[in-house]
Amino acid sequence: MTRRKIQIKKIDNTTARQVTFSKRRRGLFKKAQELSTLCDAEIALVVFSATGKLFEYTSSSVQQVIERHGLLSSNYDQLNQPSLELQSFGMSQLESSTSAALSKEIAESTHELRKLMGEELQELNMKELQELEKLLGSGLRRVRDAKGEFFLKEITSLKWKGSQMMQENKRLKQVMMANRQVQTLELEQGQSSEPIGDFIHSYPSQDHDSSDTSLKLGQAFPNGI
Amino acid sequence: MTRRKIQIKKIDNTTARQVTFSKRRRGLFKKAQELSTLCDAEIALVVFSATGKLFEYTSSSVQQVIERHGLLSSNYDQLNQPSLELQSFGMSQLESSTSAALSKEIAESTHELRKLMGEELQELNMKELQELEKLLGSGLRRVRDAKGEFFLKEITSLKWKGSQMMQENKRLKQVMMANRQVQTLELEQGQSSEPIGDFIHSYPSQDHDSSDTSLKLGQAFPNGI
DNA sequence: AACTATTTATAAGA
DNA sequence: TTCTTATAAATAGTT
Repeated sequence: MTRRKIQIKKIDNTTARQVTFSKRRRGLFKKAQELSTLCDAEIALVVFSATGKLFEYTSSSVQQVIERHGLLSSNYDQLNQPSLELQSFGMSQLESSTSAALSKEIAESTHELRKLMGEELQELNMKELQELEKLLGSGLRRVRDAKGEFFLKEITSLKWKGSQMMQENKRLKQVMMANRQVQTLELEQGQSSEPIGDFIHSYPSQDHDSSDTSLKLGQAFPNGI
Repeated sequence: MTRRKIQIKKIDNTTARQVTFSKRRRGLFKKAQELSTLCDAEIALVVFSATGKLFEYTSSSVQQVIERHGLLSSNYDQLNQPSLELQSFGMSQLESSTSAALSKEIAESTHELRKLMGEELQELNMKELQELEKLLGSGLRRVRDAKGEFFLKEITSLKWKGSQMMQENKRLKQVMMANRQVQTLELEQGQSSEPIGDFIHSYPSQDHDSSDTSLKLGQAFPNGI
């Protein structure tokens, strides 16, 4: 970039590379600091040399950042609060309490994750990186699993309710078929009967007591089906 | 630093400050990338604008480290794979592609989270703890939101399917009632008829084509109902 | 570490 | 926001 323009690729010569690292690192940190000052930005810059040496720059205090962005607290609150969608989806008393339990579980997982993060972050060196990664991974997985479990329970419940409806449907059809047999028999005997073809689709939907198509299982199946 | 030399202090004019932020941020990231490439250094750079917007750069080697330890990869895979339960639960073609899109979304969120983690994990000191919390928080929230959205779509789909079944049920019952009226009439006319009481529960469940109670809507409603 | 010829970054203006 | 351009700043090669 000066006596000659250079290609941006790894510098082969070790000495030259180290010199360049030193020069450019200083330049980079200076730029970071200037940007932070000029534009009131929060900057975190960490550089590891090829030999593992650490250089870092952080623009400002932690408290300001946390307060400004109100980070995990809102996250925490959100996890504690079952979503409105789920709350309004006709849950039985039992299911609601299950949700509460799961929310608590998730909150605890989150809390644990935060604790793990806090603990481990105090150590901070290359050797502990893997350990920290592991902890964060399992912490994340826990939160994810709890949340996923929550939804899966919903889905399982819906599947079961659906299967119950399917069975009732099937039974209804059987009854219908049985009746049709009777009527057909009667018809053969000369009795008049309302014709039944593709009975499922030949009858228009006529909902007199419900105008929307959303499923309200809680009221449709007060007994928990 | 050019048409005129400037003082390194907060720029008062908001517009000028934003322009400078934009320009210098790009320059800083470019320098970081060059240093990383030229000198084989690992670099993590995180910049928050005064308005809280996040900009980040992580040298690829950091991500390689993360990947090498297979940390989030399992997480990644799990998120990418719609659960078997969901896959087998009779999704229509349309729903499947929706799932694919959501999986992709989730994968991207996960990738972003991984990048954020990679960056922050290099920092490791008390001052950066809050920054990391913040990043993890938003990363988590993103993954969680995507995952939640995925499940919510499942649930919505199930609700709709359920409502369709409810309606069919209702229609069947109406037909039944109509038939019963006919038969009652016939009965009044002296015709014998199979008695129908609580027809839903008085007929035992007799599934001849399915021995388990799991719901298989795909085959039950091939048309997507 | 210092020097300096050049390249690069960028402040101001359009 | 993007471009232009004059000038400041950074820096590659050299000492």
